[in-house]
Amino acid sequence: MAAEPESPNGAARRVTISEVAQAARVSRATVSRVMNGRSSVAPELAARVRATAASLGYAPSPVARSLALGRTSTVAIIVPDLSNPMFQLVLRGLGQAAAAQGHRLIVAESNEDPREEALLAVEVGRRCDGVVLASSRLTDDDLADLVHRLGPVVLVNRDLPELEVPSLTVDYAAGVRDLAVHLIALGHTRLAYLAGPSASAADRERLRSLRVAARDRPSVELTEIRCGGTFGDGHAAARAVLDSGATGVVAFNDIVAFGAISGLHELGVRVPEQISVAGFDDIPFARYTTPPLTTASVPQHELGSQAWQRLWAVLQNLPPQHNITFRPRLVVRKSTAPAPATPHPPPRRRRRPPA
Amino acid sequence: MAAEPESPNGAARRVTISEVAQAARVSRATVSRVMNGRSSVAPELAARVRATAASLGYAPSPVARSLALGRTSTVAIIVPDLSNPMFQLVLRGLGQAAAAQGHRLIVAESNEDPREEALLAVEVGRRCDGVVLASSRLTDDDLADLVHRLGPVVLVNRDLPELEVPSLTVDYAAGVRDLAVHLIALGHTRLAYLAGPSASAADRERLRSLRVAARDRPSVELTEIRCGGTFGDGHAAARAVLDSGATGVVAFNDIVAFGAISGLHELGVRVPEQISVAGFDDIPFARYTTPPLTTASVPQHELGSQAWQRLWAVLQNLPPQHNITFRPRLVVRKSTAPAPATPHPPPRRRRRPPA
DNA sequence: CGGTAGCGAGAAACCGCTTTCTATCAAGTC
DNA sequence: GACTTGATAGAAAGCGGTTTCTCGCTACCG
Repeated sequence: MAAEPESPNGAARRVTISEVAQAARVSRATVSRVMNGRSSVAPELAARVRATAASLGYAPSPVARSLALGRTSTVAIIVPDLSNPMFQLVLRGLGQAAAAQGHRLIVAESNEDPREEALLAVEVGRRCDGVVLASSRLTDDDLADLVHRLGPVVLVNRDLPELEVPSLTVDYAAGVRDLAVHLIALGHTRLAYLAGPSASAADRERLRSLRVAARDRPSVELTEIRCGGTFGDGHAAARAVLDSGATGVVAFNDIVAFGAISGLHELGVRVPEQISVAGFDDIPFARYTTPPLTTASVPQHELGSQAWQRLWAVLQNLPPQHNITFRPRLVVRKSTAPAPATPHPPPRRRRRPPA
Repeated sequence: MAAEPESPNGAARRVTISEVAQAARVSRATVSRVMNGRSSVAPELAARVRATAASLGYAPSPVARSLALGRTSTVAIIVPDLSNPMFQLVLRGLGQAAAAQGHRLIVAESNEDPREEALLAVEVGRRCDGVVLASSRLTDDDLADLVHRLGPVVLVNRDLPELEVPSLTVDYAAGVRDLAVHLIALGHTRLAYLAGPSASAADRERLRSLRVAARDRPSVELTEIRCGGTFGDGHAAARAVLDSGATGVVAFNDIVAFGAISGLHELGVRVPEQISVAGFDDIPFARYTTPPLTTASVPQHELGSQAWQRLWAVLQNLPPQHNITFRPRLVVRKSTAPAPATPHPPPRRRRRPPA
């Protein structure tokens, strides 16, 4: 029935509104009205238009509509690093929520590069109705600047109290404190922090909180280890952890924690018997690894869907919704355990990794 | 300098080409030519136009350009399940390759639903220059049908030999055979396969290959266990694995393998001492878990970047590039080991999970 | 029964950009 | 010096929709 004309090379030639109008012997305006469900068209006329549209296989061009309407039904998310499951989850939460309201999602990756992030945001922002900036690596000033040039924005994992920009944050300070307290309660006094990407605001917040926790407790000693945000970074940091003599490790995030555990394992160290390791985020994997990972759980999917709510509100000119700060939930699993009686292989003379 | 006009509410009013034309006292055509680097504009005029454009903070509207040019500089990828790191990697490979050539990426998730997949593809296809269908869950007929209505497409993890559709496939049969042979060489005679989503063509291919392998070797016995594609599915299948009496398990993919390992662990079974488990895909995690996972490695990132190459070729009307079938590489890690002398807890009388 | 309110549908303007077509002018040719 | 040629740049026609404006018509009202 709906035999739609097709050029021989297989590229389906698109039917335009004019052709439908002509075939149905009405004006383009009328076709448009019918397609958009405007009620001011006589029912039988509307039916006729719908019929011809169907028989021609017509569907309005999203691009043309975007131009005419001034909106694209598309939103974008910009993340520093797509390989982190954490971002994938917020991406997914955002995408699903947006899709439920007929919006498409553009995703762009800044590769941890602030300059690229800003360029990308502006470029992509022009194709979209709004953009979500996840864990922006920009400085506060640059970020404020960017937000000004941007159209509807919502911030995830970041905020800008000066400006009235919707933002969803996580109380990293509290989360990391919970982890530290947990480790200390288990008897660990020598703690190490595997620091994340240097441009990460969240990393600075975690570090600050950890320092405070350590300062308040004279018996605990905190070592900061430059690390990064990837598996490999965590893996490579294993040696440094060992050297530090720490028995309790807080990693920048779950990925780094897994990398560290794997690295420690290769060095012949057992987790959690000799060293306890905690992550951050609670990515889906964390439950299913051996040992399952102790971590501070962040509602990643909800971060995404709430970002959509915020964006949607500003797109609709609804009253801005209040910002939310999520309090991570301490999830104790098996990667942390009581500190060993004698602090594992002494920092200086450690054994070689097993063959 | 570039003081761009801004309405009080913060929404930056967009400068149009007409305003630039007016300010520079030239026609819109000239501005357009300058912005697109057409050489047929006198150098000093071009300079003047560029200067006014810059001072007004002008940038061409991507939407308007898309309409005028008939291309959007955007491609889409449709995946059944974004939570699978496998897809995330091809997504990333595609996105990076596309970005390198100034194209943006729309991602859409079909939630393993064939009907939704088709709808999504058509809808999204109209906003894009091309779409990548990853692991389509459509039947061959429906897929062929869809491809016809679609414009430039490339298939990943799927092919349609009848039609001339660029496609990137993985030799699942060979990969899974390698795994089976590996397990058999380790002395395992009772094998189990944890089957994936029923709509997955790849799953059928793996199963078929496994059956052949088993049929050719009278001593080996293959049990097929309905499972799925997620952590939870694998986790839930642990009991069934135990009941089957199998000592060697091939999982639909790495995720399922991890789920199964975790489930087995909770049932008090040690991997690989009592049961060996192999995955498929070699997601980044696989290297870093404890034990690291034996798996068939698929070049996921390359699948994505090659998909872009193919798409780019058809967008440029270049001669179609040949299709590629990737041969998975067997990666033996620690989750598989020689079969236990006495087949672990006997199938009937098994012990309860530990408290 | 004239005036007007209201509805339905077409004409035309517009969204912002690209590109063909055309006009102008200077340089080159015989 | 008339004619062709080539280079520039403007006018205008799209791209495929939406929406305002307008007009004809019916119905209602006093």
